[in-house]
Amino acid sequence: MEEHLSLANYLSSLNEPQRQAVLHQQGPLMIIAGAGSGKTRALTYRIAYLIQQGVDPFNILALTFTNKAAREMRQRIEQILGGSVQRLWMGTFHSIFARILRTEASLLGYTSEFTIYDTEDSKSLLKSVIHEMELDDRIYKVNTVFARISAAKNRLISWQSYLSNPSFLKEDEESAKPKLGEIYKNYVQRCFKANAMDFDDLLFNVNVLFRDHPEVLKKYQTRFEHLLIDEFQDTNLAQYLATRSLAALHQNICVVGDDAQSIYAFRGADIRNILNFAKDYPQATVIRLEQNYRSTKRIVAVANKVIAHNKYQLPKTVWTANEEGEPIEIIRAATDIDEGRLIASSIFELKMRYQAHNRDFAVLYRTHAQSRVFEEALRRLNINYRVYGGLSFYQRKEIKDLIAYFRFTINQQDEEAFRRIVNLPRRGIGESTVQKILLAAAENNVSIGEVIAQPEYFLGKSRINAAITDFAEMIKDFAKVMQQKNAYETALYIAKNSGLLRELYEDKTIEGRVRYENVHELLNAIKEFVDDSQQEDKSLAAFLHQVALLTSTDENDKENTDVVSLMTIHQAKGLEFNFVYIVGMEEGIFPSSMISTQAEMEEERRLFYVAITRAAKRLTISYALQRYRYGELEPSEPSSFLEEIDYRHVRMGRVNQVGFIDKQRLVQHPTVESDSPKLLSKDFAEKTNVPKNLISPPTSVYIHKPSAHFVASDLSKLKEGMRVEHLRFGFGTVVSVDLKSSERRAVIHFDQVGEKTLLLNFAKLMIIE
DNA sequence: AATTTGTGTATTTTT
DNA sequence: TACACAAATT
Repeated sequence: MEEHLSLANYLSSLNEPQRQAVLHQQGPLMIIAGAGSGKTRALTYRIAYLIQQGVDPFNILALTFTNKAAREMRQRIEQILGGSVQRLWMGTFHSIFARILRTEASLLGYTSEFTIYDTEDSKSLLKSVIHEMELDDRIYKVNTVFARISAAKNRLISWQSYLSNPSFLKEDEESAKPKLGEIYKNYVQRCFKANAMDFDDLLFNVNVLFRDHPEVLKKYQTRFEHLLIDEFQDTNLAQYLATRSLAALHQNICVVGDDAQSIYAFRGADIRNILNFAKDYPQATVIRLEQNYRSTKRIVAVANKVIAHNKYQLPKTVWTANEEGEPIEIIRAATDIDEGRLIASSIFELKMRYQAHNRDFAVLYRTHAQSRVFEEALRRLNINYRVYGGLSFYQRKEIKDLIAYFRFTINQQDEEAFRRIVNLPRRGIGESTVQKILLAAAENNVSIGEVIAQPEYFLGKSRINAAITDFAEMIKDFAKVMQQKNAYETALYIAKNSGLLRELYEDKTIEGRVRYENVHELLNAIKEFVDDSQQEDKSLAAFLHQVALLTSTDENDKENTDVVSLMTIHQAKGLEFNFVYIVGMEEGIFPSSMISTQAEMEEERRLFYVAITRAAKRLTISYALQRYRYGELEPSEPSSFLEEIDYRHVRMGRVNQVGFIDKQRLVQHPTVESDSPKLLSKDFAEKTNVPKNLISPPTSVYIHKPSAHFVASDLSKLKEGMRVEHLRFGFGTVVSVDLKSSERRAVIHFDQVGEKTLLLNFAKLMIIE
């Protein structure tokens, strides 16, 4: 255990502006914190200092954007103060606002047990709404409609004001989607009926609460003497106005941010919030943290030069006293597959040269889809890695299913939960019966729970009523158990008696086993929750409140923590690595081809800035000259951002070139000089007339979806007797392979699964000799 | 009802 | 390409 240091000792480790930020007394304060300038340190010390000065933690509210940031900050404060600060309200905007809304729910017509719909629930409900309105779901695409509604809520535009605003209506008319406003209205009303809020509602409804109930606002205003907001540049209007209301009484609002790292405009973040803070609070103190403690001089210089191309930003000069460091390396690869190989071998080399750990390395890319080639290349070199993102544990189907049982038991108006579980396992209650139940609930203005309790009264006589009654009785039983038992006992009871666990147990396929284990993992998590002495409320509802706002990045780290991190640049924000690789620096990828406006281009550039400034010791940037896109090998060109780099700090790294630089001809007539022709794919060979003998047999098959179906990309590789290892599900021997007519799918018989056949559909298989 | 084949669509970032 | 979903087929 580290020896406990006094706050004074901590303070002496700060530089002058940091100390000013910590010691600032009353009134609004804005801390403009350049990348790597110790912003989190300043913020945590400030909170610790306030508490040490006698401010009750109960009167402090600290808001972050991620659970992880909140958790880490709390830990550091506790470390400094040498004790727990339970009473301190520190959390994400969403979790803190949810807490406030649960307390005040009745004022807005919800119960305090309202459900939080995640994006999947929201989109599913939206889909039902669009269908029921008999609209064409090819015109009203769920994703587009959802994005529109979300944007409206983030800008605090209610459905009422949306429908009464001629310019919105005109805009929708022109984009051939005149019913958008109506959909918005119906969606909101359905959520309300389900006693549910989506993520955006948590922000929106707090504003409604504060606007319509001044006495409630007053209560929180009085309570929160100090308000601190991290990553202020990422706040949207709803977040901004809510916090401004909260701070209006004491005016002790401290915001920390860096306009140069604002990268979330696409989900409503408004950079003007930070640019205009000084205008909103004329008496605000502004402190700049400009000394970077993280990166080498060269990395800082390159980052500064890149961001200087942006027009809209607060003036500041980030500098560092760190060593000069190595030049930034730029690697050009022939294809994306080669790029993966080059990066992996570079990691291998640097590990040796610097005696570094895997965890010192990060590969950063623009989109999740780019991770694949790096995964493979790292696997080939036996370097452990972890891909961040993708489905979080709590988004897996089997987990959501069980949680839906919990949700519906708690909130019997929860339409989406009901839909998930009513026929799972099969009870003979099909889609049409579900529709009737929902309709009856809406028409009679009662909850789903009430309808299924008396099916004959609400739905009339039907042979299905018996099944409905059985289901209703089961839920009633669950509710009773929930009243008496803690979260773990209740969850176990529900898992067993719902039939869910049995169904999964009976599924003997490999994935079925994984699902069964996942459910047990969930039950374990609930057990840990119950056993946690810090946790006062041990009900299942309390557990659900906690997990509703978790994301994939919040998960407990796996046993093996010494891994190379593969993640999007967005996910890397706030992190730091000694060795950073920014990969796929190609026009159309980064900057993305999806952007059109100048403002978006500036945000894209800030994203590049964020990526560069993650690196402490060494930065490598790579791009490929050809890349597989939608199955075709296409020429690719270096990103225009590369032109903005200060080349005095650059060393051109290994160039892996195939044939000519002329891109047109490259695709047609490459001369293979690559030292490992086995990395070329069959497609590539066919397209480019590479002699067949240069292509060694493939060694691996990809499978993407580790669910009900496996897929093999090149099924001809799979032969009888072959031992096959799966990344996640262990291995087995292929007994036989039946190719289907499409030749893209096949049924593979494995020894371990016995007679059961699996449809292979592109998972991660490795063929062992 | 379960399995197989066909089709459409998205390829930007996420609390 | 590659995945989800719908439709067709057993």
